[in-house]
Amino acid sequence: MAAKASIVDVAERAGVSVATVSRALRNHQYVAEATRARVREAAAALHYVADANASRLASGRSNTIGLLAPILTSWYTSEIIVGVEEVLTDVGLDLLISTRGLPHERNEFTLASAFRQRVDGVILVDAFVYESGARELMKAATPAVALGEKLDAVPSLCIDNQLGGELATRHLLELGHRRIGLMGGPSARDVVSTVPQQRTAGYAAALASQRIKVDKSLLVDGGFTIEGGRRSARRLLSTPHPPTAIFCMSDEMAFGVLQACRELGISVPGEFSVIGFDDHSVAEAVGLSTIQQPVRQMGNLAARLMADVLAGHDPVSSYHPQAITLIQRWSTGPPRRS
Amino acid sequence: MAAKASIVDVAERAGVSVATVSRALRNHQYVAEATRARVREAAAALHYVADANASRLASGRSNTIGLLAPILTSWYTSEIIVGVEEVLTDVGLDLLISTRGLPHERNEFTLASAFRQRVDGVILVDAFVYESGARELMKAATPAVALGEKLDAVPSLCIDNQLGGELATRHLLELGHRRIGLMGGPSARDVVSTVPQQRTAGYAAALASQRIKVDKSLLVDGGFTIEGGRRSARRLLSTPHPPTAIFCMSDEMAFGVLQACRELGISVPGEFSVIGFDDHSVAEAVGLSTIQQPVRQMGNLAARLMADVLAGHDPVSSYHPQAITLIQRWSTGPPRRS
DNA sequence: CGCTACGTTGCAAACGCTTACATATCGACG
DNA sequence: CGTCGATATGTAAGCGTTTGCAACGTAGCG
Repeated sequence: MAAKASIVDVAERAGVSVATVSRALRNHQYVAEATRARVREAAAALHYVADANASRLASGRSNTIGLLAPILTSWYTSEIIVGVEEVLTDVGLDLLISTRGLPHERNEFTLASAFRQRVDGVILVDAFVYESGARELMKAATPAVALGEKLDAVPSLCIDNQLGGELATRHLLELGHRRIGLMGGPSARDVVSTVPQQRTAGYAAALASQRIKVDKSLLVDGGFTIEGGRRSARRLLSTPHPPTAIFCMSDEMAFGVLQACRELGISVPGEFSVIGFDDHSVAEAVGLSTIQQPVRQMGNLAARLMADVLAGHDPVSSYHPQAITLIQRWSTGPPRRS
Repeated sequence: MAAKASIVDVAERAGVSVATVSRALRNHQYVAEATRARVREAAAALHYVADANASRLASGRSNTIGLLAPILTSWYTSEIIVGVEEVLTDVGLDLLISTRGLPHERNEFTLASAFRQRVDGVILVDAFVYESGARELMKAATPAVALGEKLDAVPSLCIDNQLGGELATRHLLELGHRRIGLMGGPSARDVVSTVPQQRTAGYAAALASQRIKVDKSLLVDGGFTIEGGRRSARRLLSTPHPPTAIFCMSDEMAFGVLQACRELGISVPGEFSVIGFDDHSVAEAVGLSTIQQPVRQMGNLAARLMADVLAGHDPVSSYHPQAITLIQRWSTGPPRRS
């Protein structure tokens, strides 16, 4: 077996120069078919695989794309990663994941430096925190795609969050609810996002269409976690005049709300309705009504977009709105007639 | 601003040779403190960050560790990735994730080639499929750690699966159940694992302690997915003589079972008890009793182990059993007296 | 005062590949 | 037939680090 074969070995075995080997293996033009075949054969025989680092150094291209996310533990982020990985694997690119570069962890410069020279492109998840970092990337001419939040500087992949808020709230209104809670809050890790604002705007708009005023006491913070949702729900539900339904900006918070209801002995949807956002993989199993957004596909798309850009195709367009759908399950129903 | 500074620029600015810069920045010994300070300063001023590829090529070390998993979409895998990332970020290593190298996708050689020369170590998740691949890695002297399954060839991090099966089953027995189903099956993507076998052994052992014989008709396959669990449960529950409880080898399948029960109008735990395995993040919210295994920590540990090995410390030991705990929630209770 | 030993630096050779440029071959065309 | 264009291959100059080895003080020692 011996040591790993290098390009020189292959060249020798095939009886050509290393340059030809390099070209043949990478499907360059101007290589005779016969030669290419011979090279391939030699490479296979030697179990030759080009050293990624050497080729990166020489070519300046890394064949790796970076993924920056504020937090990894949410279903949303995991799902995106999976989506991205799926297509990256197909096109032969590597994925480098990082949570570094967040402003509150180090200074923003880190964003660029974390990935400096190691990635050909960057996918920014919930990229809001990176607006300035994104500009920086642009200056460095590093292709980037934003996912979840719309950035001015880069092609963005996201949904119409206001519409989402509206759909969910309208669904509750149509069921007859009039006193509807809203659970959102700052994202995990204290990042400031415009997404909650947009969904809130949708919520407000829906209420307005029924001439209902927003009651600030019904707006609570669930921190976008299960436990946060549970806690806030317990508080809200033990209020003197609680809502009859709630719209949670993430399914995870909705799960927490459901848990709280069970703990408090409140039946869902009999006494209280809950609708989430995302269509988490467990949502169906627990019967949670929700606003579905195609997270996995968004990951796919982002990756495909990057791959295209790297392959030299022009960025198709800079804004890619994604479809969302209301999914009604068991957690929402008409309010109890009082 | 301008182009990225190279080590030469730093050397010039600090008035030393590039060799010294390299050494100073990597905290080598034999660099005068004064010099080191000067170099650091120069580097900072120029926003210098060593080119990862160049240094990899020159040093032969990549500062990257690879993670190989059969499937990315399960909660289990995601959680491991998060756990691994957490510590890798701290120690400054990169993570490269891959699902390539599975025997059924390409030949096994791919395992090594996928990561060839690009990673300093590999973490094998549910590594059973890689037994031969693992040997190969060993031969290549690539440090590896197995997670989930015990491999002979490499340090392994796993739980006592038989014990897990026993705990779960015994819990059901103690509640009074006598006719207990078991849901497992091949892992996703048709890989063959010994884990289900071990848990099954535990299940059988627990039953045996009560002189109950294993009824093969109660052993079903849920494919380790929610939907698979749901389908199998529907089938099993509409059987003439269904069990009064079931032990699912993953929480995800248990969620599916819970869903099936809701759909069929079977109350849990009143008419049917369900216990899962993992302690999925949503398990608490839905009140699922389960066997908790510290997945995240296992990820942490695996990463720490790798980091240690790479830093030259000897592999502590080759087998690291992890603690598991029975967590009783709402989904299990005594059988309905008949 | 000459040596040795050690801490500190610089020199220059890899590392394994990519690619601009030069060279060679071969038909076709005027 | 000579020339040109297109195709095919080789030559060699990098790419930005790391690191073995040599060189250079400087201080301690006999």
